[in-house]
Amino acid sequence: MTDIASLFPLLNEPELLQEIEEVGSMIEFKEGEDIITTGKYIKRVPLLVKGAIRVLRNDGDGHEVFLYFVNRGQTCAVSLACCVNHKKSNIRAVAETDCMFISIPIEYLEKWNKKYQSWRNFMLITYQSRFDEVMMALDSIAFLKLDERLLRYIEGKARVHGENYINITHQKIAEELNTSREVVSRLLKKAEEEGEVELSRNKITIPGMLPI
DNA sequence: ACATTAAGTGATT
DNA sequence: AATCACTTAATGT
Repeated sequence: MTDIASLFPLLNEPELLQEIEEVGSMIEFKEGEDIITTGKYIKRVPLLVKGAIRVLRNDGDGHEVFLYFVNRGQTCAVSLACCVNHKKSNIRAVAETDCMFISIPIEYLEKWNKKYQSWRNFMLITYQSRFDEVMMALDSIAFLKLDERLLRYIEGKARVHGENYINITHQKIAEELNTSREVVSRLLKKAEEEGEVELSRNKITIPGMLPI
């Protein structure tokens, strides 16, 4: 099994790690598969071991707006929140890359909360850092100009793929940012003239970014 | 060579 | 910034 301790350094109690090994099951998703869909009750918490997850929010008009990426060594706070409150999911999570996570049944959350100090701490830190990310996502939608939001999206996507480019169409980006394809094309063209990106069909490269 | 899909662009609101 | 209408470019068959 994967080395949980090194991926989740906050979980440092040997007993807890052993319990995770015992009750958690390793689950894999292929790129593009739905992990959580809107309206479903979430019955497991994902500790992401490999790959990345893309989290989208339904805007009510049937459009889905990109929120943020979850990277390995993280868990998704929104699913945590839904989980502990037994609420239906108001988000959709898609496998951004092939990914693998340890799935923890929800009944252990409370148990471990009482039992393990490091688990409490992990939950706290998770909530804190994810709350910050959601706030940033909100800020970027509410206050950032679209060109900055666009570049941020591309960079974030490139980062979770560990590359300095992404493979996507302008149309898909427009859908994720809830704008039109023409606007994306024009902003990208401008960004290209300023040397911030390089464009080709189905591909956007960020020259100033090193592959990890 | 042709059809299809992606991207670029001017004009209008 | 959104939409429309149209053009041009790239790619698949």
